[in-house]
Amino acid sequence: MKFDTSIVQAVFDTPLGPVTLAATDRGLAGLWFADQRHLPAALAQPLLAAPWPHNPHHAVLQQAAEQLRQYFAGKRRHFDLPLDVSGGTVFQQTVWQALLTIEPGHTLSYSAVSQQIGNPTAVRAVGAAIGRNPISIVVPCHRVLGRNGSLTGYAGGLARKEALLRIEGTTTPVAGQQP
Amino acid sequence: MKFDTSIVQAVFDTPLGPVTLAATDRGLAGLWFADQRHLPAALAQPLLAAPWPHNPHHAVLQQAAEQLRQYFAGKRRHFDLPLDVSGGTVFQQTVWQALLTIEPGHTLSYSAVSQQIGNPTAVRAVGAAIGRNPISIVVPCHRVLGRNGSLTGYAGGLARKEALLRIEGTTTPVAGQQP
DNA sequence: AGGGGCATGTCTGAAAACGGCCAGCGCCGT
DNA sequence: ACGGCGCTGGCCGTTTTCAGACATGCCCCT
Repeated sequence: MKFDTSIVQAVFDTPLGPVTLAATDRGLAGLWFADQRHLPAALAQPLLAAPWPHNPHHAVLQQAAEQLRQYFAGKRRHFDLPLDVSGGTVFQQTVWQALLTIEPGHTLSYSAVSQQIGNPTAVRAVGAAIGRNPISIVVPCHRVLGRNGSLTGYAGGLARKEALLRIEGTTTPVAGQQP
Repeated sequence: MKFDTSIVQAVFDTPLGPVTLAATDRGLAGLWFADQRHLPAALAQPLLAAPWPHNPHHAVLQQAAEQLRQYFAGKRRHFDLPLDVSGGTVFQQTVWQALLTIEPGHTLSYSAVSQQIGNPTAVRAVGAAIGRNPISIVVPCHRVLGRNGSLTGYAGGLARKEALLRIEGTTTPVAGQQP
């Protein structure tokens, strides 16, 4: 007997293809490419084309869209939005929080993230959790590379991952992690 | 990413023991005995004692309570309430809908219900579905007996099932089904 | 160098078990 | 003969369980 509260969605065009944005009353809750893997099921559910105007979450979606526009234009590096990551398990939320600390232009390895969350042996689980990141781009899961600098994987496709890194001016996508 | 909308609950005393009522903004969603089996998990969750007064669903709960009072006093046979059976599977909802067509004082067999929903061989599945009825009494799952008139089962206990039938003046609890 | 094993949390798909049943038989006592 | 009783087997949606698969990387071994 679960009911989705009002989840408002909208599609936004980017140079990397159209993305769907979803917001709850607590903030931006989702951002995904139409063809990506692991769509957050509960979010993707109410795809019944919520109308843009006249709804309480209009604000967050519009903010997000505007900031995305600036981001892809190279005029913004940090996002400033209320986020709602209440979905997912505790472990996943911990991982996603850790991703938010990675600055644009920098990258981290999966193992580094594991250590940062205090669970150094759960490297593989971290990878799985990152793959389920519901808010692409804003929660920068694309800034996590393999220990050897390989792109390894991305729900939206490796091409997009590389493109995002390039946009952020990540100089050494093959060796950009700290000691 | 599921959010429970406001589910309001309240406990109400009946001659058969206290029952918990739950309502959403769409209507009465649950009615169960404290010690019954198969409590609707998602409903039982917010048991955090919602205060009676000052809440938007007050109306439905109060209506339900009043009608229950009348029912147990023998002054009411039909319930007139908005119901929210959005929980459960399609099959279950179909079965529950069928139960609403059984008049007080009458009974049906499990196989008769199966036929009524157009799935005559799913007798056993019907039994399982009836057992998960989230709104006891109002959705009259107690009016379904075995083909031979035996009580067979009841989530709240057979004693309560028999008591309910007696209240409704069911004359032949051992042979009250139509041809 | 290069290959194989292992740790870790979550998700997914398949398979099995489980019921608020009922009809068909055989067995028994009238 | 006849009726009641109990066992057996098939029916079907849901729930539970379980075995693998991952957006990795270290260690140990050849």
